[in-house]
Amino acid sequence: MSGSRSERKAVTVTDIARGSGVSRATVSLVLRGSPLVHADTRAKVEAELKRQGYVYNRSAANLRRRTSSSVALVINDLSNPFFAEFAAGVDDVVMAEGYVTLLGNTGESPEREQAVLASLMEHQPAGVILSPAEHSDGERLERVLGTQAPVLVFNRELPGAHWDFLALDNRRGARLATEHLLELGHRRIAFFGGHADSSSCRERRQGYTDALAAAGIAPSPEGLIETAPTRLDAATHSDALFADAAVPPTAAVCYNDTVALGLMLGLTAHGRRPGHDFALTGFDDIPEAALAVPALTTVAVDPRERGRQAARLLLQRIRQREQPAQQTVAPVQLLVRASSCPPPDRDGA
Amino acid sequence: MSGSRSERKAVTVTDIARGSGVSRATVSLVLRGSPLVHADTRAKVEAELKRQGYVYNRSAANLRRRTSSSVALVINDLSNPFFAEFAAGVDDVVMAEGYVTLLGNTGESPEREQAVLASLMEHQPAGVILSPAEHSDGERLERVLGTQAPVLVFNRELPGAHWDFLALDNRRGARLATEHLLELGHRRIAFFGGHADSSSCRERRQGYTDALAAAGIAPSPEGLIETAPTRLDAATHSDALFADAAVPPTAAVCYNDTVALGLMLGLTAHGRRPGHDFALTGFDDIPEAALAVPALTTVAVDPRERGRQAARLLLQRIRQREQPAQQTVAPVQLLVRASSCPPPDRDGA
DNA sequence: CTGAAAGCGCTTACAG
DNA sequence: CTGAAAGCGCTTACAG
Repeated sequence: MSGSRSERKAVTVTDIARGSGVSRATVSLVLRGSPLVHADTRAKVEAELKRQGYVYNRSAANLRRRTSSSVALVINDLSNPFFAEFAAGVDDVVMAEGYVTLLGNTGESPEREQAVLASLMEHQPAGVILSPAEHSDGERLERVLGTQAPVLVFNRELPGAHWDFLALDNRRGARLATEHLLELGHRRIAFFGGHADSSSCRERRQGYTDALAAAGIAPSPEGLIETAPTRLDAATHSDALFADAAVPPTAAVCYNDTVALGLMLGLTAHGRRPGHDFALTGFDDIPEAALAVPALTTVAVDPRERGRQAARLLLQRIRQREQPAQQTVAPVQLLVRASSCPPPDRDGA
Repeated sequence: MSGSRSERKAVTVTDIARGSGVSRATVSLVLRGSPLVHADTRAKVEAELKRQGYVYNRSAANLRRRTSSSVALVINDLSNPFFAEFAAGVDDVVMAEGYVTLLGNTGESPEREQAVLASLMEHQPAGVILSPAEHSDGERLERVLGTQAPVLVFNRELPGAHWDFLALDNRRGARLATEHLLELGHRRIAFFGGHADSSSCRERRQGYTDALAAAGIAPSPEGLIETAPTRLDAATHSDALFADAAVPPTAAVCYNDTVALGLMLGLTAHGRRPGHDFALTGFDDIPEAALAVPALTTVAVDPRERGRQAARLLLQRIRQREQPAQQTVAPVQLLVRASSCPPPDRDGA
């Protein structure tokens, strides 16, 4: 449990009322900037406020008014720069709108997620932004989240949940990347990395398949290579691309930037030069993408702006309830850089 | 401002009392796990709690008990992985101890810092963990922070402040790195990167100078090269190391990993091979350090563990006030990897 | 072991 | 324009 007692008693509206010779009600009106109070009275009270170093107790006000001035933000992995940026974006607008962010990090554990949410809900947030852990249980989430506060889910769809959802346009992003490689002349293009059981991976693979199909190319099963979404695992699996020596791919659409950077390392270690002998694209536009050598062609999703967008959507929902839940798709943008080169010989065969 | 009204009225202890035929006091005792209530009564009440989907209103309890169950965490740059890890560590133990984290990100702006703290303090945190923005004004911080909640400052010392302070052992870390290069046989070692007006840079330079002095080497002014603490700026300034062609250094202690990775890029672009022709070390052990080619020798500071440590120190201070403020120095550890090679020829001259 | 009453710091009709 | 009174959801002596 928790609970810490503070010793020096805080100064309250009662102290200010006494000190400036008015009633507590008048002090309250001054605090809330009401036009009802006389300028002289206001000045007197404000001087006393400053003199005693008054600090507003917003929790007490929230209790009385039956309002809330906090937003709960529950993140699956704060140590991932993508989600850290997202959190920064959320905090930006939450703070700007006069709310405060209650943070919870779940570290991809559904159990921690449950515990964190239970704890946060006791603080009566006005709304919840949830970037779910992998394998979250939608049923249990509904139970712990209740119906008091509106919820916005980010990034990972929750099966069966009826909350607002902000999604990245994974399918479109992967399609753009694949089309770009096709335009450069590539014909044998792999999809590299990620776990097929993650919805974002499935969606990106779908976009990749869409683009190939539109170009009249049948994707080969060997062209789909699974890895953990980490640099190390991607580096380790890079040779899987060339397992079938007869028709090796000349390019790869990678699940994300981390995987793409790992693949670059793996290629280099095997004497291949990414951006010269082999073309590849990433997804996310993490800061390192632009600084890699060669710089990584990727799909930008602007996580900080996604955070701002999520917070705006939630605050809007807080203000007007009872709308049907919405699915919002965030824009993506292809950034062409040096890692996506043309194929070695023009026919790519 | 803020404030959002919730429509469906929440279920309260009164509802539970009515529903289970006991008084509100008894419900409260059940909620707080008191041994005073009879097992049958407890069971009856708990069933009703579950039936009505009661959620505890901790704000109301805190108001009545004059306690707090939140900790304010104010971070200078959440998009920096180092601080994101730190935040994750703080949240870990804060949550485990039954508190909740109130997050504020200042983006290195002292003005935002001031506003963020003012807003957070209105929510009556039990304590504050502050990683100050550059050029924070200690006086103004004292005013907005007040004396109600204990404060722990992380990473950047605040001139004149009398709060607890958790510091990285910058001086020792840089000394270890420099000694390591000396042992490899280097004699002309530069200190590369960082701004001399930042206290962490000054401390690291001091450790570097200490080690050189102990080896009987006078550091040359040309061996101190300033850059912004970014990869790009470091890459751009890499040729400054070789400006004095007569006695170029054979190694560099870098301000941090980001700068070291930038320097590697710059060296490579100029035909030098880090880890073969030139030795270098970083500071921080960010995730990329181990994955760089060559892997980067660096000083590990374990930001997540620092976050846990900061939270533990603060909670301890919350429990017992009126101790004199303490300065705690976090351990550092040298991790030797491939980037620190011996000098090209053994005398290094 | 249980209940009636007071109170945490604030706000809000309601009188004046 | 200002004040007295009630109440937000909880807890805590104090009786019984």
